[in-house]
Amino acid sequence: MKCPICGFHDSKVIDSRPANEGNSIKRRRECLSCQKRFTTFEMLEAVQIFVIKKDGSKELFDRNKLLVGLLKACQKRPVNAEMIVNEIENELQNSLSNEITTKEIGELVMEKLKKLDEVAYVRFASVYREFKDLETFLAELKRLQSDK
Amino acid sequence: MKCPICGFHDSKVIDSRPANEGNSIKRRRECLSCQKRFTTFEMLEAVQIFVIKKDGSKELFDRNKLLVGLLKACQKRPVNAEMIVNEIENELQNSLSNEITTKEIGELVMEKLKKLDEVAYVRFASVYREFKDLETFLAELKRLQSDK
DNA sequence: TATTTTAACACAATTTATTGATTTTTTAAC
DNA sequence: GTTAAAAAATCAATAAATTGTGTTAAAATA
Repeated sequence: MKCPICGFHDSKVIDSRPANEGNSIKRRRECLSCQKRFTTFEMLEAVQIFVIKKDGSKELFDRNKLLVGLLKACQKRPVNAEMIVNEIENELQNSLSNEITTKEIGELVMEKLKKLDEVAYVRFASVYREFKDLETFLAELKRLQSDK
Repeated sequence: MKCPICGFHDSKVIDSRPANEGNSIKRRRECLSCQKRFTTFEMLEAVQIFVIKKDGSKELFDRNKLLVGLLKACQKRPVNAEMIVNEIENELQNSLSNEITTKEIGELVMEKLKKLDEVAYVRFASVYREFKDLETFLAELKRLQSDK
């Protein structure tokens, strides 16, 4: 594998460990020319997932976009946004279809958030469900309470 | 490496080839339990790059977002948008800083597009530089002509 | 700042991956 | 539907990666 520092065409593995619960392999490599070291990950081939937006337009699924949204909802909350995104990405990769609507993604996130942290859940829901007014917002909060 | 189909904890490599001009390695694997096959990629550890927007806010760099913009500019043009995005992503990964402004990204893209295809260049520039009026647009076109 | 967690480094014994050449199948384009 | 191009499969000879154990250094956390 090519060296990212000097561009030499070959490098050797000096260490290799399973990562992400065995879903990928982390390798430490050394350039055969400049001896510089770098890290690589071997992971499942990524399937391109298309997200269908409300207006019907298609976009490539973007884990970063989702992550940024989640990070906002999880600010100062004991929730690992990265982990949730990983889970969702995995689910998408493993699903039969390569398409999903923004609505469905939102539901997936909320399902997970609800179990982990109610505050983050409500924050996220308020954006994703586009609560039009205070009533719907309160209704959701009440629903949460009665669920308990 | 774990099988994505049955979840068994180990698999073996049955084929392995360089990909992306040597920047990654593509492997064909077979599950030791269910014998199903799947493809993996070994690639450089991705560094999170932050993009600083005009209003000062930070976002994670998103190659897909850039790709979508470029694809529009390159419609029906003999330019490989994917390749440009790859180049830029590589440059970002290799740069010392892990931050870049949207303006700088735009400049990078334009620099590359200019060399490859003028039509795509102008299309992209018109969006990225936010030409306020026809004059600036024409000025840019003239500058292009005189450059030749 | 003390402590804990995580990542990097080293090394040796074992096992598995790599690479070139060629064929076949699948997918995409016309 | 035919064809061209890309991806997958196969095989054999060679060389390289993996994995356990242990140490050290650097970040993250309390």
